[in-house]
Amino acid sequence: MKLTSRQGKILEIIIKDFINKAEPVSSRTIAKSYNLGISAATVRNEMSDLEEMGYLEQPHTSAGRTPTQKGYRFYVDQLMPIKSLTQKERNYINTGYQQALDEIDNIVQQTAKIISHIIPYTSMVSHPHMKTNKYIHGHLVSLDGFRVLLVLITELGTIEKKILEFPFGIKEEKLDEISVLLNKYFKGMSLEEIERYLISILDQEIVEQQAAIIMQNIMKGIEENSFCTEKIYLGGTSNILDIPEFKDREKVKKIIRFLEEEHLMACLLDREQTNKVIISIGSENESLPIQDCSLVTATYHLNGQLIGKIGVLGPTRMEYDKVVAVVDYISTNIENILKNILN
Amino acid sequence: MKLTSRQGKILEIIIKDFINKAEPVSSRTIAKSYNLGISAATVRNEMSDLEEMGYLEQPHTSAGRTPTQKGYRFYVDQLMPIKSLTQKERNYINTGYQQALDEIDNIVQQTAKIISHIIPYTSMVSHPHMKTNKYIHGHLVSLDGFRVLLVLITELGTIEKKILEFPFGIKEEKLDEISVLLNKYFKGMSLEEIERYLISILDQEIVEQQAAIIMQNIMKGIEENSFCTEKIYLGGTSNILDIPEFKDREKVKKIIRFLEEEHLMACLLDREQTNKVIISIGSENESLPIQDCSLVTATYHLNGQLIGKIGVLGPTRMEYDKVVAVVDYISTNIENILKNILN
DNA sequence: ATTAGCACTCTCTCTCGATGAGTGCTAATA
DNA sequence: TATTAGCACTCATCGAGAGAGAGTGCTAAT
Repeated sequence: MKLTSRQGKILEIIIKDFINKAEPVSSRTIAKSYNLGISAATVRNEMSDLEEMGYLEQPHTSAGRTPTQKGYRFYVDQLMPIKSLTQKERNYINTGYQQALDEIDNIVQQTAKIISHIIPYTSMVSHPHMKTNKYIHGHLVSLDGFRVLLVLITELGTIEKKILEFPFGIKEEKLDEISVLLNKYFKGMSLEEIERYLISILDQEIVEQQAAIIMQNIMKGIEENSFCTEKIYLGGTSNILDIPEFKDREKVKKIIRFLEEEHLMACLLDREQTNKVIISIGSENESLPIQDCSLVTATYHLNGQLIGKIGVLGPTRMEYDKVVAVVDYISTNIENILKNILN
Repeated sequence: MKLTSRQGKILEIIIKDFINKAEPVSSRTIAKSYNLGISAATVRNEMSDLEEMGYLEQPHTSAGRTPTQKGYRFYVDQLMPIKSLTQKERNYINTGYQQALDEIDNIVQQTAKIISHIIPYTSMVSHPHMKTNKYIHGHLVSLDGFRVLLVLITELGTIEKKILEFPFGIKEEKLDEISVLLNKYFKGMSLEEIERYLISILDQEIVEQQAAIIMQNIMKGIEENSFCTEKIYLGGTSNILDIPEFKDREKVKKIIRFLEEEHLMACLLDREQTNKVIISIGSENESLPIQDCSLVTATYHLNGQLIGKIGVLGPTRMEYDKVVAVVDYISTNIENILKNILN
């Protein structure tokens, strides 16, 4: 069931128009506004066919057509032009980053803000992932003798911490010693490397019982991923309220409630991603509360390693071309900034 | 212009009823439901007086009365009974804390969630404030030679960090030396104490230029308060959507947009507070976007020092008695938890 | 294959009247 | 003098009904 080029053209026009105006598109609009050289009646016939094929639907008999989820999918896969940002938009983004160039947290947070300023949807940006980051300093601090705080500083300037519990008290001097040891061995390693390394040294050099237990605890933390306090920053939550699709309070509530649960979003962003940018439309999303939304996610890397993600959540009637352009540009931007931080 | 006890009674009934039902209260309701032993007509006369005095108003001629802001204020100051939580509510709260007893961030975040589960408003909880916290470990780490990350670990297990910029490169060994010095002098001090102390030692023992400059930089950070990355956790943002007063999308948008700006909320919570709990109603709030909301804030302390705040934001038609009870109970709860952490 | 023309459908908006909740006032009552 | 019953009046709300308008589907002509 392939589309003729004219059908493709019409589908594209309908989708673009609907994305802009949020209102069913009529045959007349198409025939008049975009000069295809055919009459409204012809357009109507084509539209009827497109509906039969499942790309369009009608809210009611005497209304124009709106794209179906299948229609959007086809558009995104086959028809969508590759858009690039205007100079003005680029400038806006670049200026935005000039204010937040020091701390990673600020950069990530600012990214979310910037995104939701240039596109009217909600954005989410995940904090650089620690597993592949290199550690440049670690320290163990006793909180109350039995609970020890492990603090790890990465070369990006981010900090990971974890409380380790011990059945026996540990003196502070002992912890200091182990901290020194920790830094001696682990400096410059990523968690992954530390994990591998730990196994090899556990029995050899660190013979003392307490130290060994601490190390084992750290390893356990690595295994359980409990270090990865993957913080996610949101931007433009209020944008949802401007979207006509979500005029219904219940819908908005469902979405905002979803956005409140950080771990749900973490799952969302955590999906497998073969391309740099992927789009999921409507019920393609697994999470129920956002099944009438579309989600665009992009990855950002450092030294070839995936370290974070950017997500944009909006209605299925989303400006896909623009969102893709923004997300693409911004992820490259973050990559550059992070590279700069590391020189 | 004092109220008779009967007028007070009627005002109280009206406010309580309106808080529950969110609908103008009629004279008949009052005369029938709450047996005051007087007729609706008498109630009407009293209501008319109360309106004249500014405690009540009418949405339109043939509707019941609703409390004015002045009415709420009178209620809160003079009439409101002191409520305590039900056993069930206490249990809910206590259970909630059992899951999050290790890291402060989790405790604070969980607090916000708990609050907005037992009251249908938005809650905000500020992270323990660092200025009065004691530091148990500090470390300087070179990021790129010119930028140095100062990391401070408090006895509560929270971490403060700040990037210091230097016009000259500093070797890592030097930073390690200074770190040792830092801990030697500052261990167990609060930022306030460090500031005072710094001034006294700056010329004496730390004579070396680089160390002196670093110290000056730290001091500058203290002065500018730039350490105080006062994180605020939100709970129950979606609750706003259930409030009939905010049926208007524009109103909701205004409020949610406000909640998105962390620094605005920081200002909100930062207000002077002589009592443990204070209430501001409607236009008593300085921030424009929440002038049709009420805000209840409570402080929590540790060793007599104010270290954080809890806020609840809702409509002026707020269950003040319950909110006050919750906020009061929870702040005491946090205080106990923090005390426990420090033994 | 395309298109003009027309009947038909359905939503949206506006108006109108009925309904009912609630008040304010007046006059009677304790 | 305070209270109350009674009644007229007000105003929001709801539903029905009419009219307008946008858009389609179908048919017949090109």
